[in-house]
Amino acid sequence: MISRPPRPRERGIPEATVARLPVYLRALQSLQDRGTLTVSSEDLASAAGVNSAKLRKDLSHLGSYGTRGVGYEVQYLVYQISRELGLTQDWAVAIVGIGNLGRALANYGGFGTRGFRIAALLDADPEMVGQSVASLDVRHIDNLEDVVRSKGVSIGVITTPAASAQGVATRFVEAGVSSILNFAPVVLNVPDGVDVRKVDLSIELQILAFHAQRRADGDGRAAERAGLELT
Amino acid sequence: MISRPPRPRERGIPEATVARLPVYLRALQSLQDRGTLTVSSEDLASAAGVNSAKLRKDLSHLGSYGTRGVGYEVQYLVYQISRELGLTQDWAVAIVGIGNLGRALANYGGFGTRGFRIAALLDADPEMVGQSVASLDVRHIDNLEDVVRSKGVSIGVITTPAASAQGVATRFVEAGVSSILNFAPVVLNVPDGVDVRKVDLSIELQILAFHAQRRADGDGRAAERAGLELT
DNA sequence: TGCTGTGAAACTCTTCACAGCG
DNA sequence: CGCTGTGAAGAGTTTCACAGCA
Repeated sequence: MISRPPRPRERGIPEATVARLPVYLRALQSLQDRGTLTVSSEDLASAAGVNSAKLRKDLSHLGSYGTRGVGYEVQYLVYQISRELGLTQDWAVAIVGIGNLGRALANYGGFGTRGFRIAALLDADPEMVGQSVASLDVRHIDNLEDVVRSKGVSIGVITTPAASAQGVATRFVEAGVSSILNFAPVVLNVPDGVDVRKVDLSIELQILAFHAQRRADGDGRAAERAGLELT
Repeated sequence: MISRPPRPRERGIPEATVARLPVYLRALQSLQDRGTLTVSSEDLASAAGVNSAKLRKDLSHLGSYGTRGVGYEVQYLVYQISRELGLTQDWAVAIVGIGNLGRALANYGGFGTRGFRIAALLDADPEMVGQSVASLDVRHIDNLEDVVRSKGVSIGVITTPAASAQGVATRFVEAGVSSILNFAPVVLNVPDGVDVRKVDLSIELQILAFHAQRRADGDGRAAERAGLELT
């Protein structure tokens, strides 16, 4: 168990775990900035807003990186998680649709604290083309294929209006991009093997409204029970 | 067990279902716009990007709103889902942090096609205060409590830098807001009974990078297996 | 002794497959 | 006959509780 190199790990980290690794990473980086050297699962879990058993099980999927009786070495764990997430290489990202949201993303400095590089900004509006946003010239969307090839773009971000999103996605896919982050409120159709993640602002609000309404409904009948919810 | 009205349903719709209702709603509204009167679970499911058994089970939590042999009446289902999500009332939303992202949200017209009203924009920067964004005057954050009270804000949106987010959240909570949508990359600490949802752009990118890396790793060893993944 | 790593139990969510209604 | 609604099986996730190493 000693002379092995860092160990790429067996393959097969649960999705739920993958989704939390970035949160742990952020918490660890903040500890690192504060000069903390080691951290227990209890403390790291509370910084990340999860319970400690979950955190330990999550980390156990990466390997045995903790020390019993002590905790985890912050620096080392930052490196292991970064590597696992693929942040030790850097990914070229193209953003299509330079409205307020596209601009917000382009300017979002610490893009996950390294690992990502905005390689191009594209828009369909001639007014927009040529403008400089976050030190990049906005180019016309007709250049999408060129840009993907020449800059080695592997992640496409779509911040266009809903009506244009599917077209852009298709062009990304045909140009060879197989990771897409979609902010447009539509379901994208892509071939197998292409990974689409969706961020939808209005869906999040609707989920909040659902819970808010439920709380309000309960208040009518159970106002004085003041939040006891044992069943 | 028979003479009951349409039935508000027992209470207890699974979280996973709640998260998909907005997607169904959007698909239904788009069918409605096209003048479609009824839709089968198969067709609606494919418009929403899920499988039909899941869709039927999800809808069954709301009640028996379909007709066997026919499908679902679009109009009626739109209404039922809207009601369940609490979109038949309208929710006053305050946005704190009027940078690019805050502006993008403020201008995001069809905020879930009704149900939400942007009631106030707040910022800490004196330069920003007084400017008009999306037909609203940006006010100074010192007015947060006033605004929450006077406009009846029940959902707070945080688009500030990370360092300010916790402070804003605390003020929201103390002012009586118990639903928060957080875009700042920090874990917020709030008392029980307050519902926080997080949208994190860089986390989404990191998850994409993880999968992209995995695909790339596999390619080295299994390029010619061309995507067969039976194990 | 103090903490990690992990079986096993509990729970949640998805998918299958079909009974039964319109 | 076609499609919904749903039991039951299966997969994935969380939590518990503790064995065992530093």
